[in-house]
Amino acid sequence: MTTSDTSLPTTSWAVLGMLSHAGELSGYELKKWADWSLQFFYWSPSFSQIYAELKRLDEHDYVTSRIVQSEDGIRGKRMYTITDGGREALAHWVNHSPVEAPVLKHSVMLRAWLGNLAEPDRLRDILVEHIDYAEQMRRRAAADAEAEGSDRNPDWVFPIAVLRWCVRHYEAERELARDLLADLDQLEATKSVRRNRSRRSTGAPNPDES
Amino acid sequence: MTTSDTSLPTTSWAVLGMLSHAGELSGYELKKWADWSLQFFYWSPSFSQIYAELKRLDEHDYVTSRIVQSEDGIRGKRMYTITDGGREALAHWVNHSPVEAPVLKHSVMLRAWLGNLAEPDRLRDILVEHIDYAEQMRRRAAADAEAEGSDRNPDWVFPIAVLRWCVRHYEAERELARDLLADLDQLEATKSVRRNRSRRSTGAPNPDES
DNA sequence: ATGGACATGTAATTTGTTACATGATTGC
DNA sequence: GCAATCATGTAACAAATTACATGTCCAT
Repeated sequence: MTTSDTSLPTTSWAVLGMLSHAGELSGYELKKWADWSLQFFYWSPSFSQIYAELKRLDEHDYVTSRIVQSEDGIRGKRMYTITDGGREALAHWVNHSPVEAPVLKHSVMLRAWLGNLAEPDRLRDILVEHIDYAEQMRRRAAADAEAEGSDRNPDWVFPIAVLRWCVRHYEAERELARDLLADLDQLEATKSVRRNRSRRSTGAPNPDES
Repeated sequence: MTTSDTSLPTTSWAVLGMLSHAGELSGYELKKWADWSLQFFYWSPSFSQIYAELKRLDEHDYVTSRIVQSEDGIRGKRMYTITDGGREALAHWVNHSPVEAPVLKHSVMLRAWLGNLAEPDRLRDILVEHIDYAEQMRRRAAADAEAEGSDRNPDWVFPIAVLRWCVRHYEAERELARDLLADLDQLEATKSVRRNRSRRSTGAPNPDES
């Protein structure tokens, strides 16, 4: 298949990038792979989008596919491989496309930003949960880095370097959340000191406090 | 206006959140504000989406609007204000909606991940540019934190705490990029040492190297 | 008077998700 | 035999961007 109309969205390149690192993969495997490699620094597209991207990459001749039959039955499984043209196009994208600004949608911080509307312990809970999440991601990235680190294939040096970046990133994310939590606790402490002071100075409980 | 059909996307809450912090704002002003406050931790929607979100928030009675005329002409300018219902809905969202995982689309790291396809200095350039970007963002966040920090309004404590988080975040982003740059330089150094070693041991230049 | 910022929106398109349909294989 | 996982996709919808249209105000 061939169609003109150039320059794909970044997500397509991400999928093609996976195929450039791995060998022959099915859409399903690609999604699983995205969940444990891409996900650390680039979001993992849904199944349906992976299939859609593969279709588009095929139309551009950046990938080829063949249907693999299981020994016994007819359970077809379409396996994709990057073509030389695909590899070339990918290299061109890496080398020449303008780099988009990183996209961050941090819903935890969005909620913290609206903390004045939150019930007392809500932000605390959210941040504790987020610290957990960051630590889990860090551990997973570290495990992957170690697993791939044992491989001496020079093709892996960049993915491994990026995995190290990911480990540090989630470490920082964890620490940043801890710092914010400490800041908020500090704020709470200041508030109650002030409350106690005013209570002592008026000699009566503050009627503004429920 | 009133329509049922509950639970808006996060972006709607982000826009409503801005209105909860500021007073009366136009769509245009909202976009400008998003660019210098929201942008640090949540992406800034396009103009057209801001307008679309405002329409939707209006349909939910979460905002009201009025058209402000300039002294002389008819240049209408629609100004939006959050309603009590809007504030309540926003508080409910903060307190009770499940927190989505942070979304990160780091196109710089995506390119680094494909570094084996990049020309020698390309990654270097991308990373240096990214370090610049992170430093600029850090500076802007720090300036905002200082500007708002002078304000003693207790409504601002949470936005200011989040701004401090942003300052640290972009600081970390900068350092992480520097570390990765150092890692890659190290890799290059190792490679050329190996090259020189093999050259010396064979007593002739390596023909594999162009 | 002209270009740039202010200002508001619509239309077309793209990007991405969720829900659905379908069926095979594998382990218990 | 039955649930979970493997596997592939389509259809409907939602989210978001870009391009376009339109006009004002302000400084040079």
